[in-house]
Amino acid sequence: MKNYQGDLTDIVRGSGGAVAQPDLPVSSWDFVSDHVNFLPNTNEGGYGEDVFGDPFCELRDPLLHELNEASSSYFGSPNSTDMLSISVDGTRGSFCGANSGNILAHKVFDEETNNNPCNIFSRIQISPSDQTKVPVSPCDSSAMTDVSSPRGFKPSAVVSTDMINGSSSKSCLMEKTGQVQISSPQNLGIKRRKSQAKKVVCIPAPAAANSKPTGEVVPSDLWAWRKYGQKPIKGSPYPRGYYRCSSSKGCSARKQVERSRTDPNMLVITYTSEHNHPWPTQRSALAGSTRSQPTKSNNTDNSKITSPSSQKQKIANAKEEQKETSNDTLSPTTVAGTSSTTSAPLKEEYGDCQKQMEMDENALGEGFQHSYRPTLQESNQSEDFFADLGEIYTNPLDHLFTQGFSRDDDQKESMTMDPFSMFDW
DNA sequence: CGCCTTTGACCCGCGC
DNA sequence: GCGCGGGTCAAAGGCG
Repeated sequence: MKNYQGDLTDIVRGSGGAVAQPDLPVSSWDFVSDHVNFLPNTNEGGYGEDVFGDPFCELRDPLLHELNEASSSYFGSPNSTDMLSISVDGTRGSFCGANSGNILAHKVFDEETNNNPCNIFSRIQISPSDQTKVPVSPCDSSAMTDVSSPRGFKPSAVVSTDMINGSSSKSCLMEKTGQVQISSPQNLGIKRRKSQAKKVVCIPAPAAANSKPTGEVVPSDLWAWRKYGQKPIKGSPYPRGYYRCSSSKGCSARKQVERSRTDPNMLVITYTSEHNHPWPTQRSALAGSTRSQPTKSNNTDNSKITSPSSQKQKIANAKEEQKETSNDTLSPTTVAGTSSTTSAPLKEEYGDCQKQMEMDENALGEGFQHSYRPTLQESNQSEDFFADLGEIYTNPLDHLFTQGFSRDDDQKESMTMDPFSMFDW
């Protein structure tokens, strides 16, 4: 199926990450609310997992803070914790810039509210149904409905299936109208397996930014996904890819990835079922999960910055990593247990990140470019930066866990040192 | 060799 | 009951 724009394969590699939580009750993510919540992570206690098994759901977006500051000039308010309220079908939702994740969403909301949204990446979370209004905070573990990234970067938005499958006019509404509309029960698409709990995430597609000729790229998660089907979707120019978790045999977790029909820049990921296995902490667990693309222009970057002493190993590791990173959007910390690989992949991902950012910048205009770039584009700085990261993160995952589960100033500090973690969904 | 993607066929739920 | 359309299966082939 190549008649479609973009290869969903590309999209999926990593698209899932935002959500994967094994241990939570299905019901927790199946219910609905038309509430859009962008609350800051207020869960002081610990990091809960959301239904899809995302232990990082409670993590704060590390880079967001920096981006926030960096881009404050553009967004007007450096205050990452500013709350933005928007009208959602008559209900009100709140956005928290600190945890926001979607530049697009953010953009829209920003425009809509004419306010200071806080962060480049806004997050929208909408429950699948509009019947019950349950405030759900992406950061609120109690809500358990939030979708977040293993890296602490939460998907830009969690939306009702309607946004995906509903009339085109409704898809990713927040992108267009600035309002989030709750889908009507009849909205289709994934109405099929009604018995299954579904979680829908709308994220900005890393799109053409890094990619393959056809392609798009998508952030990845720690779960290994195997594509088992792809179908053209009626009314949508884009096909929908079907993936199941391959991290563990017998895992029933599945996800569907498709582009928003209204905004190709947005990816809609629908998760169904839960992972029945622990979070994969070793890369090996993901072996084969993401096949490397033949190419990867960015690879050159790796060699450039890799120190001679470790270059060989890094190359090997990078090779391994490319599987993940080449298609994924940016996630240095994705590599668990491969400390030596950190810097190289980081660089690569850094490139990807830049690309994505550039893409996003284009969407936002000059203002953002100017405000944001300086933080990432100083090559010299970045090299040192990543070199440091290589030493810092012996095991990115461990780091995340430790960081993630102990919220203190140190954590925040460390987290901010891993600016790209937010891109690893 | 194992795992992946691709892709046509088949299955099944839903609306008419 | 029929047709449509979404979701899954499974064979074939590719890649590391």
